[in-house]
Amino acid sequence: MVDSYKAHGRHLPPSKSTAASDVPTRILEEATRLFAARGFDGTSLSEIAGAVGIRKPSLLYHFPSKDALRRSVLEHMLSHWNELVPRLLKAATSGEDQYDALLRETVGFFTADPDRARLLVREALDRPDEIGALVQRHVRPWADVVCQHIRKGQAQGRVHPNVDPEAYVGQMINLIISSVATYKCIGDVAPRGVSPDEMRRRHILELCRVAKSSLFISPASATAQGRENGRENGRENGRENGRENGRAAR
Amino acid sequence: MVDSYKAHGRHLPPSKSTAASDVPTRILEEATRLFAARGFDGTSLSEIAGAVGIRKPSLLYHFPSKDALRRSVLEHMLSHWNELVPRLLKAATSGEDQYDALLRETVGFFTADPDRARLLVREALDRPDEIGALVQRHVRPWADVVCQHIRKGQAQGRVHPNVDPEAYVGQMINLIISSVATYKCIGDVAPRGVSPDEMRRRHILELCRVAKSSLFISPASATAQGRENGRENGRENGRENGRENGRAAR
DNA sequence: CCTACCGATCGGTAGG
DNA sequence: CCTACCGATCGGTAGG
Repeated sequence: MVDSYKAHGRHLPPSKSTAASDVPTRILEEATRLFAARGFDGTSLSEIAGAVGIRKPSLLYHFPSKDALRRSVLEHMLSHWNELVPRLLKAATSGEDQYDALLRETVGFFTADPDRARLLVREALDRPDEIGALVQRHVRPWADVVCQHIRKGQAQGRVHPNVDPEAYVGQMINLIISSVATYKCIGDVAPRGVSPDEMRRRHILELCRVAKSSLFISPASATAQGRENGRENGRENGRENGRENGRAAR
Repeated sequence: MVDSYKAHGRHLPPSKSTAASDVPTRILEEATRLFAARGFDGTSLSEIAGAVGIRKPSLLYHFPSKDALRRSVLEHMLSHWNELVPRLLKAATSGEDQYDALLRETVGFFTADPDRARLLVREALDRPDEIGALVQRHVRPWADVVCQHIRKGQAQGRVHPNVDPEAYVGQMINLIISSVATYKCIGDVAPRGVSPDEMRRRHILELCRVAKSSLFISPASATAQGRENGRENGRENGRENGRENGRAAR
């Protein structure tokens, strides 16, 4: 169905006109897209090769096996994630405004390319042990930092005393990733004529409100932050994660 | 690999000794389990047939195709869900205790059989349009009722005025389902020696706290509910969803 | 980076 | 409910 053994001359390969990029990178990008959309088992090497404009054996020259390609896709995404971590840690200092920046950075990473969220959720279901180890290595370090700030906030009376820091952080990460991964469906809970894009924006806003409102005692999060509608919150995908936010947190 | 064309005499079929149940029901159960664990594309009809103790063509006698089996699995789960809806609507009257019961009923439905959550998340990723339509039919009606109660609570000053009811309900449903579906991974965010079961219990407790704390203005949710540890919350799977809760909400 | 090809397994059917 | 079998497609290799 995909390995069409004809009509593939050097002219018009199905390239997406994504400018340059070498072949291995193109393979990684198309594999990410297809794994996220159809899953690992639901995607054939021929499909990926076809999307890149080469043939299956050529793909297997760059990546020794399908599973090796899968691991490379994960590593590729993690390298993007690691670029963000320093900024995350900088934003993780206590205070509600700083926490808002931390939330927006994290949400922005996944809304900038929802495939990241879809891929992570799929892998968490398909290979929980592997993703678990990955979470331990790449998420837990700065999650621990956030937990420390939460406990400090509790000692200072700014954070609800009954927050379970580890569980709270785990649930918020879970909420961010899965809401981006499945926003096509949760938007169907209640759109009485609201556009899908508008509903998605409202979901992101509500996510941030829930995260802060359930953390801070301060009534600030319950009044100032909520109904500021026409801001640059609904970040468009395609661009790399936002770096223009975090300043104008309110 | 699975269709072992030998050693399958009437004696010792790989039945799980699950007592009675007719063959179609057994097929549905094993298909649910395998689809949830490995995904639709990652599960072969031979595997399902083997788990039931029959052969692939026999399975295709009961279900005309693999896709028909998938749809039946979804319907089978929805029939269980529909049993719960009346109780849900009864619990959906306003008030924090009633809302706590609603949360526990919903959480209990998925923790009673986490495969339900895993299956839903997988289907939402694989066939978002189909699950979207399903959400519209089976979730939106009572979600609308909950939204009405939230607005009433806002009018009475018991609920945060900046809650976006539709978005809030969508995110809470999303949070419940995905946290049950991926609890094997989010538990790895921060277990410094805590057992996985204990961490799962804390995640469920924190989920309920976040849901209430971000909704109600009342400081009750910020003090009374949090640190009551040794209750019967960590419901074991295998049994049908809980009916012993909802009474002792605090 | 390609053509040609491999064994294995897939969903599904014939026929009883 | 079974055996036997179908064409299609899978991941991967040989060889250039």
